This record gives sequence, C-alpha cells and structure tokens, in this order.
Amino acid sequence: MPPIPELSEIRRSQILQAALATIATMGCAAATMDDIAKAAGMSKGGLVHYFKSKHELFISTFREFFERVFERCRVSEAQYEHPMDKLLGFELLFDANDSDVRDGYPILFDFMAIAVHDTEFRAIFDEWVQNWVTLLSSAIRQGIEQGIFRELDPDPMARTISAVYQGIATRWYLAPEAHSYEWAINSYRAAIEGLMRPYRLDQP
Amino acid sequence: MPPIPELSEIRRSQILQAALATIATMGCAAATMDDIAKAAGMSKGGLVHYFKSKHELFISTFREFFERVFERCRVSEAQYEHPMDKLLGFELLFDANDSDVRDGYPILFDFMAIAVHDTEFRAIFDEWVQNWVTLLSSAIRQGIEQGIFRELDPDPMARTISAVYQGIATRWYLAPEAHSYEWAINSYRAAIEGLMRPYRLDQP
DNA sequence: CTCTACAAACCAACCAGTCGGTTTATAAAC
DNA sequence: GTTTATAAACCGACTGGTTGGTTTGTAGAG
Repeated sequence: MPPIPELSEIRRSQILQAALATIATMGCAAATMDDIAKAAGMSKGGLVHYFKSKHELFISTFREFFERVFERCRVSEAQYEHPMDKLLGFELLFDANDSDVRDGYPILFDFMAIAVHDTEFRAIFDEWVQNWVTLLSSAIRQGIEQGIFRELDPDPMARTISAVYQGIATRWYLAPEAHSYEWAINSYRAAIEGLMRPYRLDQP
Repeated sequence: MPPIPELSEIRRSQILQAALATIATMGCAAATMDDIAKAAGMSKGGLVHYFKSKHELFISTFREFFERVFERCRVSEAQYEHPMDKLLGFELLFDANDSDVRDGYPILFDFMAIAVHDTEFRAIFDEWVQNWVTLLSSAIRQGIEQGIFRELDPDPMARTISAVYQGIATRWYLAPEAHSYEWAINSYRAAIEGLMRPYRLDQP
C-alpha cells in the first residue's frame, strides 16, 4: 500500500518540473540524471524509481510541457471573438517574463534537433504542430462561415501561419539584440495579415 | 617541411566534410571523434593532429558549412533582376535532392540547440542571420531606389522575410508528410508577397 | 637526423543504469 | 495497542561501457 496515495503523482510532477528546468538551462546533451535528481531534491535512486530510463523521462518531460503550453495558448485564443484576432492573438509566445516562454524555446530547439534522428520525438513534434494547425484552421473555418473570409483551404494556411510564428519566435529568442519584442509582434502581424489579405471580405 | 604543401589543407577539408556528414546523420550529441575520424578515413590520432579539440572541430565544421551554403545562395540570388524575384528566389532551400539541403537542416537545428547555451555558437548564428539580412535588405534597398517599392526600413523587413523562410523550411524538413514541397513554395511566396504588398508601387 | 603525418594503445573522467539495503506507511492479526 | 507482514519510497555505492584527449611509436620525406 502506498504511504500516501497521491504522493506518486506529486513526485512525478515535481520531477518533470525539475527536468524541464534542468534541460532548459543546460540542454539535453549536458543534463544528467544526477542533475535532474538533485534539482528535484532527491537521489538518483529515487528518480529512477519513477522513471526507469533517461529516454522515458525526457519524452514525458516534453510531452507534459508541450501539452501545458498548448493548453495555455488554447485558452488565450478562446478570449477573442473575431477570427482575425484569433489568428493574431498569440503575443504570449513573445512574453520574455513568462517562465514557460523562457524555458520553452530551449526545450523546443533541443527537441527538434533530436527529432531529426528519432522517430518517437518526431511523432511528438508532429502532434505539436497538428494541435496548432487544428486550432488555427478552426478559426479560419469559422471566419469563412461568418462571411469574413473568402473560401480557402484552411489546413495549408493554418500551417503557414504556424510556421511564421515559429520562424519569427526563433529569431526573437536566439538573437534578441537584433530582434526586439516590437519587431517580433509587428513581423508576425504583418506576415499573417499579408497572408490573409487576399481572402478578407470585411475590408476593401 | 610538409611532403606535399597543400596536403594539410586537403586533409582539413576532407575532415570537415566527414564531420559534416557524420553530424548530419547522427547528430552532435551522438557523433564521436572516432566516428568522424573513421568517416574521414583515418584514425583518431590523425584527426586530432588537425583539430585539437572536438569543440574546435565542430565550430570549424559549422563555420565552413554556413559559409559555403550562403555563398551558393548569394550566387543564386544574383541571377535575378527584379528585386521581388531576389526576395523570392530561394527555392533551392527546399531542394530535397541537394545534399547541402539534406545535411543543412539537421546541422542547423543541432546548431541552434547548442547556441542557446553557448555564446560562441550564438555569435556564429548571429553572423549567419546577418548575412541573410544583408543580402535581402540590399535587394529591398535596390527596389526602393528603382521606384518599385515605397519607402520602408529594409532591415526589419529583411529580418522578417528571413525568419519566414526559416519557419517554413523547419516545418517542411521535420514533418514532410504534412508539408509538401508545393506547400513550402506557395507558403513562402504568399507570405513574402503579402509582406511586401503594402510597399509595391509597380502593382495596383 | 629531424620533422611531418599519421596510427594504435592508453588513460582518466563521466554517466546511465543496477542493486542491496533502509525507512516509512498501511493493514491485518491477535 | 502492539506486533507482524508487506509494499512503496528512497538512498548511494558500484559497474560496465563510452569517450575526449594524451602518449608513444613509426614510416617516409628532406
């Protein structure tokens, strides 16, 4: 019988949080099981009790993180009414004071680098992209139904918009001296408005 | 006195090529000095004779590769006359049959992941971006002088266009089943044309 | 004989994963 | 309420394998 029934779940999430912070600051290649165990306030033995391998721990860490971040984005998107605002409403991806943002890009970059050589990671990346595409394309579809957008195929457009966000975020994060917050916001707005311009029925 | 004067340079470029291929297929984290030495057809001792540390070898590999790829892009860009064509003429970034392309994205992703935690790598990334920005902004400036574009600040626009290319290329490379060649080409054309639309004087 | 260009053996550090053992909590028996 | 049984939670030493870098040896050119 477990000493405290919820302990296992609590510990797991403690570990995942510690793993996230450790990977974000040191990178996947440098982060050791010992580092993560210490960050979680336990020994390596204790850590292994919950995650039998480094691979499993990393996969779980990424999964959990992407899920949480996407959920936050989904909530944020839901507060907008106009489909165009729904497409443009992801400023939170550029909030340097948000710890998920600060950790998120190191994690994402590391993750993509691994995904090139690991099909399991690539599948998770596909999932991540698909979530975004679903979210964005539903906004587009809604705009079409409301007569705001001309008829267009929502899926490829959603993928383009998502890719634009990522491209701009990458530059903003990796070379912040040359890519300010204002640049990032103006850039993605201009790019997405430019993409949607030919399909707008609500503006001349 | 070296037996053959140019041997040293020949060997160095052999090694860099082998390192590139090895890193591209296995990833930075997995590629060992031994792997690279074997790929270059020599022993580790021979490899170390030319590159005293792994760090130095990797830095040199990245530097050389980025330089060569960018040079190819510069040449390709120079064949276009119209500034708009200069901005849109980088289809070669999506040529899956090109070995530089096949190797390039794994290298770039790995590189960015390291750059997050290593200032030396980040400086090289900055340089890489700056090269693109210089190239693209000179095309924009040329368009302004020719009266094709309205007055605009070329630098941030060049950065946006460059970021768009990278964002779309990332998706195209990492999730090719869902992001076809046609999608990639159409996407970057639509995005860049949309970005430049408000500044075009040569079209209604 | 000297110097370059390697090769091969070697070393020390690091690290993922294992394992024996200890503690803590619950539950059943009496 | 005390004891006993049992299972989860956890620790930390240890191991086997890997790897970056070093040392030693040597063939050939000048």
